[in-house]
Amino acid sequence: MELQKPRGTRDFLPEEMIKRRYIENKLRKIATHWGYGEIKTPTFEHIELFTLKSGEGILGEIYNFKDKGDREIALRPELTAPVVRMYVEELQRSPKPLKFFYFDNCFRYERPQKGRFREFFQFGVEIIGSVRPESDAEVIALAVEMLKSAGVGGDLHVGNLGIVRALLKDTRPEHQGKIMRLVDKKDDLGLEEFLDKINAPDDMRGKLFRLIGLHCENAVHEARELVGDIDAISQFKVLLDLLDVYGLEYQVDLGIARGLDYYTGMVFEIYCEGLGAQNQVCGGGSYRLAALFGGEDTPSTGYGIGFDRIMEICEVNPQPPKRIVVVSFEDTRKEAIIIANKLREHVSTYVDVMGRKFKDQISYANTIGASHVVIVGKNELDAGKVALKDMKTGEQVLVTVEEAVERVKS
RNA sequence: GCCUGGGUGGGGUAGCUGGUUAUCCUAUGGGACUGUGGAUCCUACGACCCGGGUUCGAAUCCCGGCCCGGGCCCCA
Repeated sequence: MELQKPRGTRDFLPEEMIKRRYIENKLRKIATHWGYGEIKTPTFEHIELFTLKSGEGILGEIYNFKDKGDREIALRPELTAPVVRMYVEELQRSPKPLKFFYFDNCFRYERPQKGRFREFFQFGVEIIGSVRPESDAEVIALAVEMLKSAGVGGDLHVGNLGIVRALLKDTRPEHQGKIMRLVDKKDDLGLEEFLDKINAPDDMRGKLFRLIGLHCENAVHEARELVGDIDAISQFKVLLDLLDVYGLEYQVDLGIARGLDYYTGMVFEIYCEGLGAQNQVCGGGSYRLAALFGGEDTPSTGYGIGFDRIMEICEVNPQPPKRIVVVSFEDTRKEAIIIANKLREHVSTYVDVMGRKFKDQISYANTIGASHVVIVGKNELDAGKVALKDMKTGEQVLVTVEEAVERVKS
């Protein structure tokens, strides 16, 4: 094999694209119905956009290069930063809230595995300008609705970073990060060890383990007992009530950390079976990034859906589009093209381009699963008609082109 | 970056304790069948991932690389 696609990239053949577009259109339709407008940002950005957001540490996983003007450019590894950049650059004075969705490819230089590629697709949503739990709840509900439409059911985990952070407020910042990471990984053993190492106070330690162990109904109540009546908890309570209004099933999970500092409060993740190690199909939360990019501080909430992961597990079988084949003879090829063009206004139509004989054209129609064949022969043309053959039943009738269109459309 | 399994025509495979022309199925192009498909037959096309090493001889054994799968790290 002389030429191969680069590692971690994929080709999508027509059969698969039908499936992907089918799901994509469902997601798109829902986002639109919920009042979100589609946006598109550049495939590449200045690399600072991403290092500002995620730290220098991400450089190792980014596709970057210097362009001919000596600018350091990165293929986008995600879409939240570009959306916020776009907002800061041209939309700060727009009426709030701003509600956007996007569907695009992203690039990360990572070791490929199941559900993880170097070029992958994200379908995401951001709502900019609201601090309130209403927007958090809407975004979560929208995520669930999208997954449902794709035939994917998952476990929804909802948390709030403010609660654990309040507990850790007296801990050194660099320790906080480490603790959050261990908590997020649900690595209780590692967490114990680390807390030992930094001599964490017993009181804090006990509360921390109890907090991240809360999953059920009265989690809010118990959390309040543990860390006091702080704002984050009241917010969280309102959010959970709203999720009930949306009729969502969820699990409280105060251990979700989502890695980075700019998440401000609500965080959520949705997990699915059947994806191996990469079982998260959706993740998001509320965050503040605008100020980091030089804009006014603006609250936002959003999420990204791992489109490829959905495709991996969704069970949909969209109907293949109906196809019909116009079959002709040596002396009627030109007429066949004209008739095919009329049919093409209504259905997907094939006409022979291989110089095949009559019989082989019908055979071809059969192998591509055509529902009908329109036969354009001298005899039919003399009568001002064509023969319409139903490939399922084998029945054949003499009709005008217009009648053929009508019959084939149904 | 680390651990682990794998790579034979377009797809699926046999061979892989080294030894003629690399097996079979399928798909594809052409034909037998001259205005009616699915069948059959004929024919064509087409592969040992790449590079080095061992050997008289390598698809087969060894090393390195590339790519794929699974896991770790990471996951914005």
